[in-house]
This record gives sequence, C-alpha cells and structure tokens, in this order.
Amino acid sequence: MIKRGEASAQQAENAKIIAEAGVDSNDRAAVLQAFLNNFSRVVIEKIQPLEKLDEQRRQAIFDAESLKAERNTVSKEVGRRKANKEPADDLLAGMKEVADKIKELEKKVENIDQTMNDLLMTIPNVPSPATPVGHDETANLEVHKYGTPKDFAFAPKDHVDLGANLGILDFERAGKLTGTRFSVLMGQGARLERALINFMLDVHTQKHGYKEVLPPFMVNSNSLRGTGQLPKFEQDLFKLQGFDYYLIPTAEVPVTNLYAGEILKESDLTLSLTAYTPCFRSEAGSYGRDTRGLIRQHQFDKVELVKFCKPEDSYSELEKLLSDAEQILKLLDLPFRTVALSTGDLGFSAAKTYDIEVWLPSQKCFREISSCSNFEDFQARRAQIRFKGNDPKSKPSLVHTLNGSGLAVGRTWLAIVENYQDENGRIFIPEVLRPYLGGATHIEPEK
RNA sequence: GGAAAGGUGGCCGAGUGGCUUAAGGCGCACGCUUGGAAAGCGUGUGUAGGUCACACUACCGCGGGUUCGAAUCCCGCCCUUUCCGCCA
Repeated sequence: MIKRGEASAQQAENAKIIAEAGVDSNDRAAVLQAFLNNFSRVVIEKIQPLEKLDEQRRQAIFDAESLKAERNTVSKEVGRRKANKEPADDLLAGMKEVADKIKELEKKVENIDQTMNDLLMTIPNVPSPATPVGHDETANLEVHKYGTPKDFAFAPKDHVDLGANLGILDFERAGKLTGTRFSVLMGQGARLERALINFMLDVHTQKHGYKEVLPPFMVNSNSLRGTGQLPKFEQDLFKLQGFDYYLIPTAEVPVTNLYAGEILKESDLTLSLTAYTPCFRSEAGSYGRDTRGLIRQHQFDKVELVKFCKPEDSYSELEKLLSDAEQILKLLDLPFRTVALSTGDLGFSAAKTYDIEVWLPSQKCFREISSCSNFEDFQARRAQIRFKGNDPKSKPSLVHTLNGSGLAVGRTWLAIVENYQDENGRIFIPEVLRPYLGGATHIEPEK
C-alpha cells in the first residue's frame, strides 16, 4: 500500500485468477499453470485483436489522407479560378461526397482508436528480465539487509499504545472528525512528523541532488492515466464530486506528469525531483487488514523521489534511487531489509520494483516503508514525456521514469516510536532528528 | 461568481474564408567575409504519421459545427491577464 495505489487491486486480480481456475492456492504448480492460462487468454483476447485493428486503422487513415489530398488540390484550384472570376462548378460537383466520405473514414479511425486504446490501457507493463519470476510475494528476493532488530528487555508496546500514553496520537477523535483509517497527531507527535518531512527533504536536496517540488494535491484524470492509475484502478482513488479531480494517491502522479507532453533536453537528464505530499487512498478491498494503527490510513504523508532519465541509464538510476531511500533509514538507524519484487507481486506499471521493509518490534516482522520502481518507458509513453539530443535532426524518444518513496513518513514515524521506546514508554529521538525537534532527546508524557 | 481582453512556431508578432506553402523580426545552426571577432550577406531552422527517399496528411489553446475549402465564421469548453466581488 505504500506500494502504488494499484497494488491491492493487482493482488485482488491475482486472487481472482486463482479462484476462477479453481486451484488450491498452495499448489504452486497449479497456480503457475493458472497464471500461464490467464496469460494465454490475455494474448488471445487482447493482443490478437490489436493486430487486426491496427491494420484496419492504417488502411482507413491511408484512404482518408488520399481523399484529403484530392480535396486540397481541388479546393486550391477552386480558389485560383474564383480569384480569376472563372467558373468552378464542374470542380465543386461531387466534392460534398468526398467531404462526407472523409468524415466517415475519420469516424472509423476514431472508433478503432478508442477500441485499441481501451485494450492497450489495461495491459500492464512487461517485467524487466532482472525481475525475479514467481507467482506472489513469497518469490521476492532479499537483496540488502541493514541493522539488527533490538533485543528488548521488556515487552515492547506498539505505537498505538505508546502514542496514546504519550498523548501524541489520537484515533478516536480522528474517527469523530472524519472516520476510520484517519488519525490526529498532537504535540511532539505532530512535530515529529514535520521533523521527518523536513529531514528527508533536506537529505535528498542537499546530499542526493534532488530538486524540491511542491505540486497540487489534486490532479485530473488525464494525469492519472499518464502514470497508470487509471483507467484500471479507479476504485483505489478518492474522486471529488462534480469535478474531474482526484486526490493524489502519491506524489508520483503530479510530479511525473509535470513534463507530460513535453520534450526535454538530453542535457537536462537525469532529472531528479523530490516532493512532500499527503497521499489519499481509498484502500478498497483491504477491509479488515491493518485496521489497528497508522500502517494503513486513507491519508498519509510521503516524501517521494522521481527521476526522468535516458533509457540506458534507468537501471543504474534505480540502484541510486533505492540507495537514496535506504540512506534515510540508515541515518535514522532503523533496521530494514530490501527485497526485489517477483513478477507476481509487481505492480501494473512497473518493470522492476524494490520494496524497502522496516523492522516493527510490535509485529516482529518487516513492513514495507518504501517502494522503488523503474517504469522504463511505460509511463513516458502514456504521458508522452520525451527527450531530444542537441543534434536538431535527432528524433525525440521516450524517457524512462522512476520513482520511490523516500520515505513513507507515517510508517517512519511509527517505526521510530516502536524501535526507540524504553521501558517507561518514552521515545528516544535519533540524533539526526534532534535539530528538527528543538534539540529534544526524548518524547515523554507532557506534564 | 460577474465583466472585459486575450491564447498563432524556441521567443516576439502579422494574419476577418482561397498564391498562407503561417508574412516580418529575434534567437539558433551552417556557410561567405575576417588575422580573430562583431557587423553584414546567404542558406537553413517545429511536431507527428507516412516513404528507401520524395510525395502526401494532420497540428495556429481544446472539442464540435458551417463550407468544395477555416488560423480566419458559428457553438461549447479550458487556460491567461485586468477590473469587480469573495477569500487565505
């Protein structure tokens, strides 16, 4: 769920494929076969019709253009004759039908475009060869590990209890104000959130070379199509009534779409941007999961990293972006591991994704705190983001886009609260954050 | 929300139905000139589809319409600027 908005829908779809095949989800071979069958079905139902449609489309465009060429020639001659006060009735005869025929052909092209687009927009990106193959998250590959989970001499509390005792986290009042899956931060809790945002932005802008962006928190449907959330994952989004506006599920959407429809200069690449935004997700289909605490909220803060680069650079840039995100956890000295997602766990738009997972003492497991992906040219094609070399004769080509959380602030907040608690319920502040908290070394109950 | 004026190539800017194939200028690139530069002169200078390459087609904010023919006329929408109202 820090995973992009579509992830839950993707998982639901995987579950549906398994259910429809009627196989035991623990039977690996049967599940794999079910996915292969589904893949064949997708090829037959979606890819094959595209070939025929493409052919029809080309023919219709060719016919229409031939007629247009004729029309232009005739119209020009009409203009010439009228200027000379010569009659042109013989030329005008039949041209009305040509115009109608052109309109008809254009309508046909439009219909084919619509049909093709509807199909194409629902086809996910092709996983990179570097993505491990597997049918779900159990096939994910651990690639990095940092730190050692602390051995508490007492039973560690979770952040809900710690936050309530310290008076810094309130779910009940958030429920009153809005509803479930919302929270209120108070006092040092609110300040810790703000400190984390500033800390992350400062590290990325000052140490990692990103340019800071503060985008709109609402975007139109076109932007969401560009990054791949629409049309397939509308149910994951909050839509504003009476507007073609949606609350952003991640800063990825406004920041990646900054350059939609534009041609960037090759010398400006790699372009690295970072943005703090709140993120809004409906979490449809995740009922009953992570209902306690800050893990899964309808609104959470995130600092996002986004890169636009040349195709040949995108995989080295992904490694850099990942290490930039990991650096935040290292500076905060929070134990984590990084996994490469398998093909079965990969989101709709990504070619390769790393998840960074932070250690949570209360759950005694690693939980996702960042997701870093290379989309190759998938988003660039949808959003038409291109670049061009200095040679004026060179044709524009699609950039590669990447993004990753750097990090999910809410989950970082709770990771700090849980990992840095002491037996008295106080929270130790990591040294790098102290300047952002007025030099405080601990969060303790207010007198 | 109300009123008015606008939206044309990388930029400025002309263009009220047909030699517009978007004038002219700036900028940029190349060439001539020069000891070198500037100035001057000349040539070129958007995107996409299409083609071996041409031809050809589309694009003057977006979408419709009228017409043989639309940057130009009509309708709707979006955005910008200014004024008023409201507001932070």
